[in-house]
Amino acid sequence: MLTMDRMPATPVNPRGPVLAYLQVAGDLAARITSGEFAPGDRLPAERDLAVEYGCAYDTVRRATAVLRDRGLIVTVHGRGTFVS
Amino acid sequence: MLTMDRMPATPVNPRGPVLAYLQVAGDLAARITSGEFAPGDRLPAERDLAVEYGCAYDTVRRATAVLRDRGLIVTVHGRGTFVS
DNA sequence: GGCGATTTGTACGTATGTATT
DNA sequence: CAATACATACGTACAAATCGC
Repeated sequence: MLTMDRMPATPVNPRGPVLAYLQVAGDLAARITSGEFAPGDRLPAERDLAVEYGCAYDTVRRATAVLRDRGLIVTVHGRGTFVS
Repeated sequence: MLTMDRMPATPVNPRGPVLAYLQVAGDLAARITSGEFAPGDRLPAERDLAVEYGCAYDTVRRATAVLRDRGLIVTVHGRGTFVS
């Protein structure tokens, strides 16, 4: 049976051909389009995402910047990052 | 006599009300519009700018990102940053 | 309004990778 | 191949905004 379980973040492969922040951006985008994160939902805190993905805060910031530019998410200082 | 001497970069005041990277962006913009850096000119290397301004490399990166967004400069990987 | 907890924002420092000369 | 210069990545610290109590 297909249970819509939380798909754990795929740890970043720092040696892979794809830049780390693009790996994170791609994975987050997939989790959003898959419905794991629905519109209005708040994503985990950026620093928590960094732990999940096994990467630096800076890398998550770059990733979320990409998704913000795409209009996929909205970030509010002091509150969090939300799915558009 | 007014000599068009090189105006040294104003060191960043990290305690000031203006964000450090905006201070750098503003100063660079002023040096460009004043003609110190003319179109086609290459700016000093980002790390040299960091030394000039007494700030971190990251701060210069943020500043140049602002000027790039404004179309004031163009950055080429491995070559440098040029006035548009 | 104050206080603390949470979360994003900025800043610094450093190391390594990649492109150009 | 070496030097130069931008790009990415990691780690850390502190500031600023928000919210609940």
